[in-house]
Amino acid sequence: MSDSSVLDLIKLRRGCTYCSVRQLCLPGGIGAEELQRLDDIVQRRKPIARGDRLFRIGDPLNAVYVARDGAFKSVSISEDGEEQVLGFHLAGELIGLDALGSGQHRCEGVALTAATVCEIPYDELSRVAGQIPSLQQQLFRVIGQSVDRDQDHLGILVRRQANERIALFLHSLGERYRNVGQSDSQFQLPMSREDIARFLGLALETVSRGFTRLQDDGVIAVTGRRVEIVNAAELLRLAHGAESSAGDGKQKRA
Amino acid sequence: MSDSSVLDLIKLRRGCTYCSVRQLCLPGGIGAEELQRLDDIVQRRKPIARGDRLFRIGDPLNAVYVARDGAFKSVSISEDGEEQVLGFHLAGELIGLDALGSGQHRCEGVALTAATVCEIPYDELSRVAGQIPSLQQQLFRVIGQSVDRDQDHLGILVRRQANERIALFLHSLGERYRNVGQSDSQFQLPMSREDIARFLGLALETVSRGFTRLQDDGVIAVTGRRVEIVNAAELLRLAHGAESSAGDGKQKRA
DNA sequence: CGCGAGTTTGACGATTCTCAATTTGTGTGG
DNA sequence: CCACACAAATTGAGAATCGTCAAACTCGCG
Repeated sequence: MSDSSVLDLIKLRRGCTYCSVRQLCLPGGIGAEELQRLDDIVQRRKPIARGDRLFRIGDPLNAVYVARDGAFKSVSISEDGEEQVLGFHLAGELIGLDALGSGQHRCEGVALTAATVCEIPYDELSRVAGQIPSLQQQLFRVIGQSVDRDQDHLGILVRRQANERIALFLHSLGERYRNVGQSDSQFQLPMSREDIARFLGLALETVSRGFTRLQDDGVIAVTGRRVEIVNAAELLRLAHGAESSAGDGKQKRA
Repeated sequence: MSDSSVLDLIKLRRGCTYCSVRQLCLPGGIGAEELQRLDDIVQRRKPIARGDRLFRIGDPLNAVYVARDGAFKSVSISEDGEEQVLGFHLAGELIGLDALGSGQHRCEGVALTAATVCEIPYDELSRVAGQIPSLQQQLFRVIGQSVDRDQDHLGILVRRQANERIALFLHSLGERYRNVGQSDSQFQLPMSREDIARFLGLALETVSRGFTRLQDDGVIAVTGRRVEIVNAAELLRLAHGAESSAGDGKQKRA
């Protein structure tokens, strides 16, 4: 193998073309030629330390970010100083779209783990999107998917029973891990119980108790932040309002 | 006044240029020339009867809609058949953006009152937006504002106390009416108590009791769907976790 | 004027929040 | 590598809120 081919390979590996989250990200469904133009404006692979913020409330919309690996949360601070978790972001998901409406960020983008992100300057993205219809399409689609996740979140919050919310949360988290190519039945939670509580609109003790209950019923196995979904079907059933009677197959009436 | 000038006037009045919700809608901040191109693809002033649906779950994304007057709700149906209200839409607000992510509608757009809407075919909108940068910008902005409203909704749902949610709901509804040029302190609710309950994640009786309580405390005056906000400052205070002690000026500690 | 949907009100019980103590886990430094 | 300290998570007990069931009432519409 010659020196130049090695260099080519390295160059390629660094770009969107060889990115593992490509299908989920903006390049999805875009031709090779257009991909190059997008590639040119992307700041690739910025390393982020746990706890770092990509942006803060009030910051102007300079860029949107894509998580390559690691996990993030979007939090807003309510008038009484309480943190409220608006969403979690896994690999391939856009972060920072909350500033699209007003031009200023309404929440903070916080890294839950060490992570790497791609940074895409918004001005250039919007300019290039105007020139490449397929990119514009894809951009609308990705934004729409982010709206979908918000609506799923709403769907969780209107369920009134705490156990339903928790079951639904774990189930959808599993689905999202599956989407990024990881196991949907065994994963490490990147967020604390408190983060989960502020995401679900519950007290953190209630979340903890919910986990314990699900474990006692043999639906999941938890040790700290390590979660295994033992019985996915039952988990989904509980998420939709079936009462959990420790293993009996009680059906919820239609 | 000659015949032709009357016709011109009528023609103009029918288009975006003279629309009362123009500033809130897509034409906001767009030049006269570009406005004409947008105007050409807009199906104007379709009358909608109360209870009619602009689209249903599963429908392909054909068009987005703008309410000119009247009010709409977006509802999704959960697996157990329960309606859940994802949002309310007043004049100037886009309806149907929920299909951006998947190309299919995830919820139903239902008219709460008799209304008129403008229908904008999505294909053409996205094509024209690619050609007019200022329209593309505005489209991103309008979509972003819709995301903002979803996040405000989340902000309501994470507040655990029912009275906080109700106070916040009434307050933000007032703000939205002010935005469309109506009174922010006196308005008619276009939605039922049940709709509000399904929007806030509460039982309808709890909503009713909340209204009564706010009225007893002199914060609002309600008769059926007619609402008057008597003490907006107190309403906002209650929305952020202050206990309501029937009129005393008890301060919540910082 | 009467019917019915929509709304209000009441009583009771279940869920979950709050406060508090204990245990487990994580990371740091000797 | 182990011990220690601090943060995170679990567990318990009591109290308040809110959901459920049920009945009365009112407003709008035919």
